[in-house]
Amino acid sequence: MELRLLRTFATVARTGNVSAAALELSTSQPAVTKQLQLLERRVGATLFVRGRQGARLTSAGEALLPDALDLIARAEAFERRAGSVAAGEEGTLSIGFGLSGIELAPQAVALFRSRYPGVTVSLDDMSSAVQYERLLAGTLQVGFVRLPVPAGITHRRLRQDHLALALPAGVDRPGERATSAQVASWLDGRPLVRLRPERGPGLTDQITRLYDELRCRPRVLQEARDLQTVLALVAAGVGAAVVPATAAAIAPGSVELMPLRGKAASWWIGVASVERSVLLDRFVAAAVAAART
Amino acid sequence: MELRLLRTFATVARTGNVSAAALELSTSQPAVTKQLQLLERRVGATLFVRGRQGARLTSAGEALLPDALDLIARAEAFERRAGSVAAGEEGTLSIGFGLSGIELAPQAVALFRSRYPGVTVSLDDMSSAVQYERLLAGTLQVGFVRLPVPAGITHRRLRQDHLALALPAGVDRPGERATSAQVASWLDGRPLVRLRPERGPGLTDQITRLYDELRCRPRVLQEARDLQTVLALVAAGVGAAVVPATAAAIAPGSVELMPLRGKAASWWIGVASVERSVLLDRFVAAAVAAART
DNA sequence: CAGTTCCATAACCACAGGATATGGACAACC
DNA sequence: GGTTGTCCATATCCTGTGGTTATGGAACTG
Repeated sequence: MELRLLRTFATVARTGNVSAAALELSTSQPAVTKQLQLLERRVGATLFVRGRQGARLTSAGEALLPDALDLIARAEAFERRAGSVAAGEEGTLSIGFGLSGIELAPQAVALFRSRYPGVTVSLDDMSSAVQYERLLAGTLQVGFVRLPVPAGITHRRLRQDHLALALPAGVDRPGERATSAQVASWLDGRPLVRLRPERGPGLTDQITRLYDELRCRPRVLQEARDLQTVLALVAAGVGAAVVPATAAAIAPGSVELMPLRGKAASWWIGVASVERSVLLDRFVAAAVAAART
Repeated sequence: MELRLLRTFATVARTGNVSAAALELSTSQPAVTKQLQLLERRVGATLFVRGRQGARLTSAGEALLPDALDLIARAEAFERRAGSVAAGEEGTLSIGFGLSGIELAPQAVALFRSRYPGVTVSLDDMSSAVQYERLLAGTLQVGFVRLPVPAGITHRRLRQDHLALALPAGVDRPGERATSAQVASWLDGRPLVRLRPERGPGLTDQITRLYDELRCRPRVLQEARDLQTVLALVAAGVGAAVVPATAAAIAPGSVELMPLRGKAASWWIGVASVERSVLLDRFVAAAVAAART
């Protein structure tokens, strides 16, 4: 049942006149006649009595007209909805973030939601590796990740992050202006709390690369699965830890963060995505704006 | 927004696979691809991420799929409904009847309603002239009328009706086996109650023709607008009346009907219609069946 | 009776949309 | 690492739907 037929059905019913309907539908009168005949064959019943006074609904036509109007209205509603989904005023966006997004993601989401309240946003904490997987599988639209990203994923740089040494307040430490060599010797063999490595390349590799660069080898005293726990252990005096500087956002007050220098100590955080849509572009824009503050 | 596009959208979404959807829709894979591309252009958003693992919904696709499914389901419901309207299992039938149908119409409607309970029947009392008018205008599907019918109206004969003399019980009257001449002389100049003539040719003309045939001229004492009133006046002893024999169905017990003879004294009652539909054919069949009892 | 106003039919034509064949990307498997 | 299979996209061709103009027939109108 093509909607085109129903539209001409409705128009003819309203005008009560094939020619007038043709005019209104900006087509020719024979076209309308043919469409009506086709619809009547499809339906299996005569819908109009044609005569000199125009076209009048039969009882079958009378019975079907309301349903036809309803269907047309719903089709139009669908088109409107499709339009607003395409325009990014409606829809859903599922966003992932890991350690890298721990500070930025909530800010970006808050900004985005204030701009586009019609969009349903779901924000989920997951590792970078899982984000990549789900981005490529299409079950995740956006991720906050450490750059670079694997092939097939596009990204936009947001801000730089640095590794920092997390220490309990009032504990022996390298001086504020300590050289890399001094920091390295301080770290070497020192008992540390570290994040448990995830599947795939992650933050722990980044940290390992820094150790390699500094040529030091701290001793892992304890592992924890999330950054909050690591920081809590640091606060409890279990040991020091090397963490992203953005962790300051969630660090207890008694933990102090001391930036580390070195090539491997700094990297870019970005928003990553695979699909392209207005909604997504807008979220990226919101993330960029949030990163600037 | 053609429903065809939505159907392939739904199928691809369900199978997650363009080729499989093509198979299921019994079309070719490129056709499905083109339809998806067209739909995406119409909607203005990408609905699927295509890859080696098939086609997966984007968030926009996810957002629109339920609406599309709903629209498809409603279109199918419309087709089903159209089918049952065409099959005459559903719909409305508006039926007219005048004096001629006073006995038959209720019987026919009762039979029809018991056969097709899904059909809404409206039964309205109106003169033959009005029935013809409304039949031709399309606002009436069936009428119970005195034959013959005007051009443009088709009919089916149901049963014969006769004029009869309505008299109060126990009153001076022509004998049971009176000749036409005896009846004529009885009628001549006699005070009668008669039905008020309606616009157009009606029962009163039929009666006038009988008087002409019998060469008598009764005196009209009183007119009434409907047959019930005429019979009530007869019962009250106001006078005799010439009425259809079928009026027996609604005559008070104290009124006796005496059949009149003569060419003009008898005529056919039929069902008249203009449109053609299964519903209508079935009603006519029910009327014929009712007339046979 | 000519003119007008309806709708239906006829004949033609353009283009949408389907089919077949092919290409390109990637994964899996010898 | 080549080969093969499995995806989807593209190219080209062609059929059939659905549009157009022109014309016909019927009924009402002046």
